[in-house]
Amino acid sequence: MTPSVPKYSAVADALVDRIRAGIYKPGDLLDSEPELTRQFGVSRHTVRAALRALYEKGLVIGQRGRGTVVQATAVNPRYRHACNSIEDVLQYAATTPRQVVARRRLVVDEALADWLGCAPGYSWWEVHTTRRQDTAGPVVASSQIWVPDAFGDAINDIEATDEPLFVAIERRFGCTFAQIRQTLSVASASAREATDLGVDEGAPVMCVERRFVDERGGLLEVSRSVHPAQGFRYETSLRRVIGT
Amino acid sequence: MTPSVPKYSAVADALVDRIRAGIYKPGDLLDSEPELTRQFGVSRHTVRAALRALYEKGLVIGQRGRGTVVQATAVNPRYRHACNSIEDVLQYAATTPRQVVARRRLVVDEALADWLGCAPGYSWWEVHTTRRQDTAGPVVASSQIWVPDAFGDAINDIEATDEPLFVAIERRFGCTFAQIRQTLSVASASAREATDLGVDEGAPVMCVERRFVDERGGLLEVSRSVHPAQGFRYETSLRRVIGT
DNA sequence: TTCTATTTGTTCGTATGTATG
DNA sequence: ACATACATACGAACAAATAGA
Repeated sequence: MTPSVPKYSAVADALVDRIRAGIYKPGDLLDSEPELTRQFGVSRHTVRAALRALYEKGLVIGQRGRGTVVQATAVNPRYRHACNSIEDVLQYAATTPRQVVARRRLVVDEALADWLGCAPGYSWWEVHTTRRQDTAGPVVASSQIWVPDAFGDAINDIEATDEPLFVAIERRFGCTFAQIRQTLSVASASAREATDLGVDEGAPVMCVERRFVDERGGLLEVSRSVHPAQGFRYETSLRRVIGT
Repeated sequence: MTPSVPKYSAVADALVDRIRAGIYKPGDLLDSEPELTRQFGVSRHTVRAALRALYEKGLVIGQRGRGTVVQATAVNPRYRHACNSIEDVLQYAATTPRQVVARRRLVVDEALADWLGCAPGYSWWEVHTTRRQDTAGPVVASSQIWVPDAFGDAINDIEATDEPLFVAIERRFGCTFAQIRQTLSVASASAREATDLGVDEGAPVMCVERRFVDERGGLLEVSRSVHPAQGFRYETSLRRVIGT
């Protein structure tokens, strides 16, 4: 009966397809909102919701009095790591085979609790994984992941798949991550990380720390991934916020 | 009469103030949308536009059937570089004194044109600047900036101020940057960069490349900034995209 | 230059769907 | 089962900016 995907989302997908197909090219004007209203048989409100979705992807920018301008063609992920939403993290994970190297349970002490941003004294799991560019390729990421004790069962689920741990947690425990706080920095490879990545100990690496937060603001997972300096690029797009 | 700022923007500012003042704390529920409608005397549509602005800043997340949950208090910029919008770049620039080291005009050859993403054969300006943590502090950024020949006059404007070049270009030429495409990577310091930052040549640095694009999709400025690996952190927040 | 038509941005109203407690 | 809350979707009107006659 009621479609599982909202109308505005379907319209947005259709427009993304058109851009990807080259029907609209960067610099072109999209069809006007009244025109799209006719084409898709939806209200202007719905068309605008769809255009906002494209705007948030960095694909278009609206200009009053002129039209909606295509800014970029759809993202074309290569070795780069294009990142504007949680879905982009999923996309990256889906294309890089992962291996679970080790796991252990520990009680969070003061120092770790402070760094994780949780209360000390509780039992958490610490998982060590690596990701390769492809099945036989070089290691492109060495990660440590921490999750509360209760989520330990989800770790079993990811042994055989490449999906991120947080996806397994969502499926098994029915909770939903709504936000990821991310910090990028340059770090020196630890002995273990150096071994994983095949670089010298102390070599520069790109370090990505992520804190996964649910809708209630609760901390549900923390990860620290290091990538070899060579070849790792993190791409993002900023927009002006005045006048959504 | 006609307010220069839209109503939804004023409401959004008021809500950010409340969060910053601690009236709502992380994990708290905001007042409901009908309640906010009464408080501000605007329609629910306007309230929702304001809440969307807060959502896009990563401050709140809506949950149907429950309410709108505060996710974080307003960004508290320190030495870190919190970056979710062009305004955050401005904020960063406003707090770090800048010095113009050198400038020259050159004709873009094939290789540079390919890297910049423009057509070869045209004349561009290349500017070399540094930024310090504070007036007497260490250099925290060494930048090269390229702009088309026509914008050369704007370079004079920034000799005496700390504002980014693109702000001077906007003011003087009346054009507007609508989007910045950003790439972060780990690089090795060149001789000049090493001198600027006070590190060894070849030392690891965080490299931030930015391409400034106007509403029409035209490339108006390219910059490449390197930051010392020690102490540079780039923070951002990812959210789940609804629908899709 | 002035005027007009077009286009996006903002704001109101109303109704229904869906998830939560 | 019920009320509450946010999400989606329809309609309408005016404002502001642009482009072209």
